Amino acid sequence: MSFRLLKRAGDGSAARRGELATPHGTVQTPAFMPVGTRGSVKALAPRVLEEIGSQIILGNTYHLFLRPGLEIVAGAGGLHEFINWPHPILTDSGGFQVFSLAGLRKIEKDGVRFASHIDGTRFFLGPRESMRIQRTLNSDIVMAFDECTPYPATWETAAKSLDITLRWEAMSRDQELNPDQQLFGIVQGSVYEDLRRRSAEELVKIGFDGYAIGGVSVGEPEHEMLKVVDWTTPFLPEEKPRYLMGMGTPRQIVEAVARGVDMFDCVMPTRLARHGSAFLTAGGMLPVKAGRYARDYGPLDPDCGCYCCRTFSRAYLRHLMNVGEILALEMVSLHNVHYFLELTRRIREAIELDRFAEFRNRPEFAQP
RNA sequence: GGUGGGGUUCCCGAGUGGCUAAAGGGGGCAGACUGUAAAUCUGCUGGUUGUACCUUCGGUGGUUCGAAUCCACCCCCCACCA
Repeated sequence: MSFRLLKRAGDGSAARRGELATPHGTVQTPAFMPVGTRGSVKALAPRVLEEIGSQIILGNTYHLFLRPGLEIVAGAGGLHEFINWPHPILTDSGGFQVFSLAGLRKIEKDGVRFASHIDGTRFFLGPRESMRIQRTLNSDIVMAFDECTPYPATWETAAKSLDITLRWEAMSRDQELNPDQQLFGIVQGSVYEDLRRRSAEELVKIGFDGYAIGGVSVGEPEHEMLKVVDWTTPFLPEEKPRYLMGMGTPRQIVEAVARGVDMFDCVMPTRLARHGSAFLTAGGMLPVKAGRYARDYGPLDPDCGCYCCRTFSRAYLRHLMNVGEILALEMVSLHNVHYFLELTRRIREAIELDRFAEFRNRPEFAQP
């Protein structure tokens, strides 16, 4: 159960093809992982996710711990069984909620004291608790407990945050997991080169099954995000998978692959779909609700082969979106997630065919 | 034919003398969204280039320094009674 590096792009970039074996199947990388925070990729049934080529999805420790609670998931036999997704699952540790729920928590030595965003109930989540929860969920890939450092942060703040995270990650490593669960460490250090390097080197010393780059896509400009990747991947072992957390736009994904990243997750395709924006294969976004599509009987994305684009017109989807029909959310979500999965599939293909440099230069990935 | 209630900006609807270009919804338009407190949130929505002027509250004519708001007549709508 581990990562195999299959091929390097050999075009001067650090792009690579690999595969990550887990108890629930093998993930071809570079891979996009749809986000299913509360045990569901919003609006998409597992069967649909399979049809559009999802290899692995995310779940979230914080959210699943609060609802439905560990006992209920354990009663089903684990998260895979509970949500009926027999393929790989990666669970985030709750570290992102330390960032996103900043107003509802207090950081302490061994973890974080939260007030539930649902009813205010107090509870404690640290590396010990997060590992115990993720062990019960029995996800294939477990994320170490970290603090996603907010942006902007001064060097001093980022350094202090990194110290806490490194301590928590070492503690995470010391916890017992199920035999085939893999544990990924998370590099922090905000936008500071020395901190990122230190973070990567310290994590490698601890030794993880894979390495994530966290603390990105938290409001910083794109060039900062990519610089962080530039500063980090050189210090991560070649033979381990790299996961860029929370990113990104299609262009950002391509650029991160070029810098040696293997795995991605992002809420963007699902959230934007529910808010009425569709990704276009030719580049850019289509505002589904816009009045100019009222009588557009063509497909949502003429270059897309997904069920939504094969079946429905822009005029109909706009109508559904405007009247608030659930089908609109499902169809545009399907399309957007399909787009991201297809993007990573094309990246894998390009690397295999030694055409990644060419692919990367396509106009749809140009700087806007 | 009689009695009562109404006609407000794209729609619904508040407003009964100055602080009203007119509350609040809806709709429309635009924008945001990156390990999901998000099927969410923000802004605009009479006209012209302004904290300025013009047009606007069924119609016409009055009262008043000032009217969507008061008066007269007219036109339409609704309910009930004949």
